[in-house]
Amino acid sequence: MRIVTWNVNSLRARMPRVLEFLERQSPDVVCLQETKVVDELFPRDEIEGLGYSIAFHGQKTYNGVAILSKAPIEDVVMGIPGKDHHPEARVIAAKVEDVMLLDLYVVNGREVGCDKYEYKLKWMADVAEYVKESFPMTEKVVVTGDFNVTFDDRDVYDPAKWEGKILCSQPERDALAKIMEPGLGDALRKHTDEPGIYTWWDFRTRGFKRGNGLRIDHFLLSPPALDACSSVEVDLEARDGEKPSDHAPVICTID
DNA sequence: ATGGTCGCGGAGCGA
Repeated sequence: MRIVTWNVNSLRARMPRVLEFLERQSPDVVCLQETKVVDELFPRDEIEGLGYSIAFHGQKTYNGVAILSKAPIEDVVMGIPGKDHHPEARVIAAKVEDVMLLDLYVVNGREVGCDKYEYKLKWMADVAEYVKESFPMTEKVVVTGDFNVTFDDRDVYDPAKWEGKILCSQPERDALAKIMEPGLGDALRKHTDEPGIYTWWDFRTRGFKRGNGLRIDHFLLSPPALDACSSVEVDLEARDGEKPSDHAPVICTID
């Protein structure tokens, strides 16, 4: 099973690129973030036309997550159960075949120390509880999405410049570790220790052309899923060209 | 370069 995570930064604006990607890569499952579309306006016809079922959890203007799958999508859960004080559409879970999926659009946090940053840490703590309570590590569990957090210097193009900054601060990294504490592993690092593998490049600084990126989109796998994981790849072609998202899709293969 | 560019929605916010 080839599973993709992709922050598309508006699905409707990204449709030409999304359709191109689906036809070129033909993944089995796609976890989307920042769809920025209410469910009534979700552009489902063209996606279904390529053979995908869809589960979506959208809202107006901001956020929004969705799962596309060639196989039936079962047991869909939207939001963080019991945490209704988080009004944004940032979480959708589902089961596809024998894989339990959790698709996350983690709060960005804007700047270390601001109110949005504090909210990010609280939100991630709630996700950690949800993972611990609802995703048994004896199953094939895939927690993926835009985490808006790097693991370490290898994920950062200029670690000195970014040290302690948003997406790189220790409290954020600790919150990410807490989500993984029940037994999730970073799938990319099963396969390589290389630095410089990035998934997001800032529009404003023309980061992609400069090679100035960060790795903030991850696949966190339970032991059975990690054992079955044969590759993790970033599709740089989808980040290049006309009207790309600021994130590249990441493809994780589970045999 | 303490800026810059996107997307949404139709000004300013979020990223």
